[in-house]
Amino acid sequence: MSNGKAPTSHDVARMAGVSQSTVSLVFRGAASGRVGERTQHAVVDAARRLGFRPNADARRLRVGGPPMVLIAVPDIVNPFFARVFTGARAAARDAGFQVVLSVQRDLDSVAADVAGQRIDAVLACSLQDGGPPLEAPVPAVVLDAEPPQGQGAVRFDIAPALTELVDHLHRLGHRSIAHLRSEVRTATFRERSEAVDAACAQRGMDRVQADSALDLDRARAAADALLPPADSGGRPPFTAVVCDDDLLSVGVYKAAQARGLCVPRDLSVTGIDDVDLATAVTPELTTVDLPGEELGATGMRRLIARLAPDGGAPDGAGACVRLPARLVVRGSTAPPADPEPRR
Amino acid sequence: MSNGKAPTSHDVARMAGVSQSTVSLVFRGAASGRVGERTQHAVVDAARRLGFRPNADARRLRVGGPPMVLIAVPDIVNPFFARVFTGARAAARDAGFQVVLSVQRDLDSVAADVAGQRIDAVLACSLQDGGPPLEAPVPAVVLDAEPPQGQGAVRFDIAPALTELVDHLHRLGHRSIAHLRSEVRTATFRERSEAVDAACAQRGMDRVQADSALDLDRARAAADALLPPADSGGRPPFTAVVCDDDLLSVGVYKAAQARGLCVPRDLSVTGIDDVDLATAVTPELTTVDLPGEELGATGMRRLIARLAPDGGAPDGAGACVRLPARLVVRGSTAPPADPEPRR
DNA sequence: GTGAAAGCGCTAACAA
DNA sequence: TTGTTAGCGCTTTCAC
Repeated sequence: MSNGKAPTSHDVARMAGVSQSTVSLVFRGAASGRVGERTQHAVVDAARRLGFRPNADARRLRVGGPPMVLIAVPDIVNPFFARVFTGARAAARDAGFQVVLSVQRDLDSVAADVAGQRIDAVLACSLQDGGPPLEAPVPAVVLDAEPPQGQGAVRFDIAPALTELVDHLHRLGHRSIAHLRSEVRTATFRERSEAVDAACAQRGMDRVQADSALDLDRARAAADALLPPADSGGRPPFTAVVCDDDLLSVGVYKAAQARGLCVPRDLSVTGIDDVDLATAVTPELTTVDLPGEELGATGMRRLIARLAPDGGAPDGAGACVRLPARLVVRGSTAPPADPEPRR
Repeated sequence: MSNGKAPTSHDVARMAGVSQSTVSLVFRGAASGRVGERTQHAVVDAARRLGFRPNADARRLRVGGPPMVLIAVPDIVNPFFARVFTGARAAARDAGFQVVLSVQRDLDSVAADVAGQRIDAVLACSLQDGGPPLEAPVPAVVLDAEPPQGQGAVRFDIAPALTELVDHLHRLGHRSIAHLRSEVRTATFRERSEAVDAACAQRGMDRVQADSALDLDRARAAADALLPPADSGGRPPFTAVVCDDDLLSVGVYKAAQARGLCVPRDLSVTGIDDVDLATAVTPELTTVDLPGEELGATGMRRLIARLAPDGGAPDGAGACVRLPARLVVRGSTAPPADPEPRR
């Protein structure tokens, strides 16, 4: 049927008995008033019969087209990253930029993912660690991560909120807590760890740690290991669990429930993120709101500003902006049932 | 600083004192053994000083590059669509295809979203309704929707699972149920409605309906309207609520809770999707598992088969495949406390 | 109203 | 080891 090659505007022109430039005119919609009715019909008809589709690459080589920015996130099923993407995409669209998404944990895969694509800038969220995103000299902004050498970064100012969180627990009477952490040790999680540690130390609170993957089942398993065995009937050596992520908190809920421990009466639990899950569970989760859309949008706007003819560079383009995180107190925290002041 | 135009390989060649093709050699990595050490350095150096980046459009015009398929979903924050995307992307990658994502509800926006991009095929999920995706003659497969004129479609075979679900409730003793539906009336939701109605009718069960947006707060509001006022202390005229989506079920949980109604003792609740939320809540949700990744992957494979030189077309390319949906019984369904057999 | 011709920036023979 | 040359398919003046 076909000889293997896609039909070009030349083929259409030949078939319609017109010149190639006429075909071009018709297909860009610039034909009205310049190309006769009959001719247009002939062209359209020939194109349909040939199955002609204008070659987008050739067109873009000629006219350019809007700049493209790559958004890289480690996991699009995670609602947090989905929100970051959504915010970033909206900001890009407002500025007339096109967006391409890459879902990869490491930068090499990102590079492979977009091989041969035109990429004018990169917005990378929560990358595994440091390193300039792509070795190519493309302007980049990283989100929720250490700013790599002179590139811009946007992150959350999470320490104050965590301090506030620990303080909230302290005021309720908690003196000994567990910190269920993400096992992936990116910059943001190291920061959370430090903030919790510092706040606990400052208030003379005990603190144990455990790590888990950000996954419901594994969080549940980690919490199981942290709490005393179900049949022992024993109380845990802490009265509250601070979790690095809402998902982890739900794992703690599950494990507590299995032991007949009641949240928040027997155990206070907190999360970080404030995704849908946080208000879906009972009791609703006390958590730290991390505005993902805003993170994405702010990062994208900075990136775009940097791309602009000028104006972006002067004021610290490599600087690091911090977005406020906000403590949201809900029902999962309460005074400990047995306020034995340890130590 | 710059004269406004991006530097080309010619500029680099001139600066390095070599020919343009040498620059090309160096930048495609084909230089080893063909270009001298010194020359390579000169080229790389000049390129860096000029800020040269190879023009991806020109390159692709020349060499082609892998085909691109557009994946369109209405909402990437919704974990279900995120899973569909993930499955589709994996299948595409396996076949060496590149993927571009568009998050839009209607097809015109999708078209605008990818304007000027090279798109060789389209995979559209849960589109608002019918109509061929993009008027351009691009091969397309739709997911979870009515197959538009001779295009392929992949959807769930949801009716049997819903029948089973209603039967499950009937066997528990429920005779009167509420159906909380999605207010968006796409093909899949019409289908769910019909399946529930048919199953109820067949078993002589009463059934009331209410509609809601797929959103936690609005679901809660819809459920509030469905249940008797909180202060009336009255029992609802139904003993179970069948929801079109897990999110809606959580709304019902919340509304029930606010009235002191206990799930499942006072009210059985079911969902559809089986997202994380379903096992996060207490009691865990009886729901119908819709394997999103598989939907995406299957659709993508069909699309790719169609794109192949041949082989795809012969066996019903326009046919509609159905993926099995599976009832998952968990703790949110139980015999009604007060099994007064109405009617 | 339509056609001829000159590129866009790059790759890939082929020559030297 | 390097340079020359001929396009990829399209847009876009500028003639006719």
